[in-house]
Amino acid sequence: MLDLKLIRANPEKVQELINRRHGDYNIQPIVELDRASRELETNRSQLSAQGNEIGKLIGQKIASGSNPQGEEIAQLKTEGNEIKTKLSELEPREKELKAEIEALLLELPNLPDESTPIGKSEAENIEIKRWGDEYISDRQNILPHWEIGEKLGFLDFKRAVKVAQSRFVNLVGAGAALERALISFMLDTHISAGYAEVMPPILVNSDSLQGTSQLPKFAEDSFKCSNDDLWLTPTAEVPVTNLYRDEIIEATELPIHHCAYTPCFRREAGSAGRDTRGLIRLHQFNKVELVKLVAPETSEAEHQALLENAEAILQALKLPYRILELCTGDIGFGAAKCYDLEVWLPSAGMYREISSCSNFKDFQSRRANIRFKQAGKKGTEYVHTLNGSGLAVGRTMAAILENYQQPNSTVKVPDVLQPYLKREVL
RNA sequence: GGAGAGGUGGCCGAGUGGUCGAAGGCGCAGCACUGGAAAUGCUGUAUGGGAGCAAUCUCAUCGAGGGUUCGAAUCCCUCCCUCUCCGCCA
Repeated sequence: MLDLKLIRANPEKVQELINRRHGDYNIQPIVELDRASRELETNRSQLSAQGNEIGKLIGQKIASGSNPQGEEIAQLKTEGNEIKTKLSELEPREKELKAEIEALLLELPNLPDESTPIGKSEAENIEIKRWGDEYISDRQNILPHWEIGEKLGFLDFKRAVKVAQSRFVNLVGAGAALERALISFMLDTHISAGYAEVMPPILVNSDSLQGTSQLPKFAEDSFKCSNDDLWLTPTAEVPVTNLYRDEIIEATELPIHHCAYTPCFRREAGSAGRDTRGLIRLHQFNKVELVKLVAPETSEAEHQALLENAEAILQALKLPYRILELCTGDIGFGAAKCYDLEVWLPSAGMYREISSCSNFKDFQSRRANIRFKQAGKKGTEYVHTLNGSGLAVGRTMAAILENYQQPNSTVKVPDVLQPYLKREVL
């Protein structure tokens, strides 16, 4: 959520930054509603003050011996009632205005960081790094991961569809073990880098989804439980960031670094027909997520470090990848700045997204009301939140099944996973 | 799911209609005392909104939302959560 005071103080600048994004956003209605609501609030609070004054006076009079049923008190009560009548008109209007402003603010995306390259669409993202070219196989006829996976008996799409729907998979035998090994390897690596592991609820309530900005705009992207105010989490970002919702953290507790493995659930509304085969776009997938809550002045450096922590997994697995710096036309709703990691998929001859590392600055913390306090300093400040996949496990499995494929249609186990899987070839 | 008891500031805890944003204690900060410290004493110590250049003034907040009242932490209603007992259960 954007800072209303910032919008008020600098509407042109805010509008200019928001215009850099894809989509049409207009802050003018907010500016006007805000003006009206402040005027109303000033009037209302003056009236309330009068009412409080009368209430106090009645109390004092009765305490000092006035007859509660007497003329004088009755007169004051009448005055009190008059004020109450006026208030009963102003109060609902003020509430309504504030709710309207809130609703509009919740629909507004974050301002892109000044350093985010300006561009209209993903075509204008900037590749800033390429790693592992030497690991790109020159072999022809590499089977797509779903074919090698089914051939080796690791991936069972058919039965998963029977049990659930299309876009689900059942992992079998070494397939399940590989998934588990990847999760453990990723977590162990991040824990060594100083992240504290959490295993949060994966059903989350609406407040949590609003806190990290999946709601209200993106309701159709998540699965909702019909009898409860609970949703299947689309990413661990939601439960982990919201762990701290409505809290005031001691400055000395920052930075907070968490890693978490969770399944993730997405309805993939609007992507019908895309990536229908394989592990790339499922309704349920596993992901290890990195989440940070940090002091504002450190968030840029923390973002770079987060990106490196995600890269470290790809590097350890010797999977070729590139980094894109997303342009203003492609960054997510809540992000001010974002890097995507894309892994090389030989069967497709292209890089596919495997991690997205975003700095939300105070956008989520404002929504989720996550603040920190410096001892001895007055007031509180919003933390900055960041997160990134480290990594999407299913897509990592896909990359391994392809990049580590051998001519005899077996798959070599990456060195770092061998201790987990206790074998060299799948 | 049933029965009962509760939810008050960073923490503990008092407060059942009137000057309560809230006693007292702990914690924390500053000052005094000390060679230094402990102990002690004094002072201060919530968050958010609005008005104002500012000092400051003001509104809201005692789990959440409604209601009664001139006035609600206190009374009424709904919901959420915690604890105890029973039931069910991986």
